[in-house]
Amino acid sequence: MFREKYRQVERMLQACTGEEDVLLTGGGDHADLASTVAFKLAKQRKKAPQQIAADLAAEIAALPDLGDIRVEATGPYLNFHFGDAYLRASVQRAIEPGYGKLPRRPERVVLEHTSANPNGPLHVGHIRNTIIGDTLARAFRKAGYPLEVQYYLNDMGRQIAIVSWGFDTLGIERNEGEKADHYVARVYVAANRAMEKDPGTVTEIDRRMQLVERGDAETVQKFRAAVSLCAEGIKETLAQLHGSHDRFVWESDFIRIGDVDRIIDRMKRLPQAHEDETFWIDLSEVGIEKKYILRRSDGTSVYSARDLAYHTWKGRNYDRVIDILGADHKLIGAQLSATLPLIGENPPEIVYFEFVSLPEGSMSTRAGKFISADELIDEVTAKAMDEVTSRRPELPGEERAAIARSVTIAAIRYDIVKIIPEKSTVFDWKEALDFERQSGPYIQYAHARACSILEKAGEFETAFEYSTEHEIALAKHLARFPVVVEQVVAELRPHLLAAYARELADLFNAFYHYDPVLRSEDVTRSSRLTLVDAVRNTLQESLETLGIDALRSM
RNA sequence: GGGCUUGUGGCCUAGCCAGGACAUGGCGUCAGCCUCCUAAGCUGAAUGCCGGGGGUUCAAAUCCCCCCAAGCCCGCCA
Repeated sequence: MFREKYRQVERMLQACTGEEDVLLTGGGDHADLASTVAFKLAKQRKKAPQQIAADLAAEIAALPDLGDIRVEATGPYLNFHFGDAYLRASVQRAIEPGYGKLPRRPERVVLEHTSANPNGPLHVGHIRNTIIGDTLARAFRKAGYPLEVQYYLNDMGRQIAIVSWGFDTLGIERNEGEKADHYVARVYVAANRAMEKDPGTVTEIDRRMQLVERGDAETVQKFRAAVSLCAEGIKETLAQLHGSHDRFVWESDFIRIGDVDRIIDRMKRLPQAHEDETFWIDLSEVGIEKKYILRRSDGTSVYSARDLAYHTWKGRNYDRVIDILGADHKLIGAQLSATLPLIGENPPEIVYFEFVSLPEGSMSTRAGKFISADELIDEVTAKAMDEVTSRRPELPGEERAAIARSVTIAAIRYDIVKIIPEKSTVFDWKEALDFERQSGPYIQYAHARACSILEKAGEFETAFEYSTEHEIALAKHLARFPVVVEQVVAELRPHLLAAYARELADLFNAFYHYDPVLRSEDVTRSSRLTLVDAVRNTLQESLETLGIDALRSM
């Protein structure tokens, strides 16, 4: 609804000014839309911007297709206000099930996220990747795109060689009830310590990596067993976070099916290719001075070569290829993106996110210095359970536990997705355990309140008459939801959705406080109930897109 | 040393790409609101030279240049 009005105002302004760009912005407190085009015209028309704005306002006010839009000049600014018909239509659309779903798109999208090395559990840094990626995935589906979500599973890296060696030589048993990925991490940390004491083991690690590259069945099997075990635990954590993947892509498959060899053969014909003891690409012509090494002197392929094969495959099978990567991948991401076009393949769109560190410094799986996602979930769940128990002591334990689990995921996902990815953050327990404003549970709470009102109201006729400040602000905000979904997928910025949902909850809470629903009468009552239903529906759709449960009661 | 990213009240944070009307919101502090639809809520108050310095513009948190600080990267690791 907002988009239609925006287009209409834009067309009218373009017609009246002859300008292509009419400098439309959100009007903030002043208007629903505003234009500063008068400043731009002041020079060419040699008149004061105030005068131009006044003239334009008069001209537009006389247009026949203005509808319920009101236009006025406030100094040099042209302000547009939307009227009753807009409010009515906005609320009407927002009560439809599935509100915000955009028309079906033909472009097939593949989105890769998380893809953490399977040598230990996901930690609080990895889940920033998961949550940004999964929220984007949900937004793409909401925006009508056919989508596949992938996890690129490294089953042939050095870390995995170390784990497999650890399993074979250290004899570490899995503890009772120990989660698979935590067990793998314990073996990995122990193996690293053992290697530090006896540097001779490095040779054995190198030997295993060569065997895997050659496809030695026994070694491949050992690697895969270790990776599968760890992935089992990682999948459990992902499921708890409401993150999901359609496909796990095994890195070694690109060697096994010959894609890596084919890529390197194609690369050899490039003028930028160099073959001495290693095989590498010279990217200095695009400003990357670093050698992009694809094959080692011992003949084995480097990660970069497998990555090229993987992205070539994705580029051929999908129209948009999106990767979510940590900021530490910026250089190799740039190398990958610069190299693919050289062989006529499409580079991916990459969303980088900066690091999450601990107050005492950066995290390290190898050193065993990290807060695992599982530990975070456990701590937050315990706090959530306390909260639920103190607020709703009458509920059965089972139900309280279910609410606590939902609140936990809401708190964790929202805390992470609300921050722009470019900002590095320091993990803070106090913030993680805060369920007040600007939190996921705060938005869930607004939704539960709306549900509670509707439940008490029973049957009612829909009506759309709005006059109070809070009703109008709410109706106008509802209209923007589809635009936000569109913007999130266009700009790959999921935090916009987090901000939108919080603003909607803020507006609803103010409305809830000032405008009684159940105690009002006649058309006011039914109009407000209709508005509450529209808010309930839009919050539910927003929360779902954020991967958060829209609880009916909490 | 080079590259990328960030720097917004005591703390956290949006706005910056597409420059415009009093810079968004939260935490914390202080003062209020539960005979009234769930107080995970609402209201009010105090707190800002938008890292620093130049420039462009009628107009700069936003664009350009320089500087400072922090994080990350600069492996025949992944």
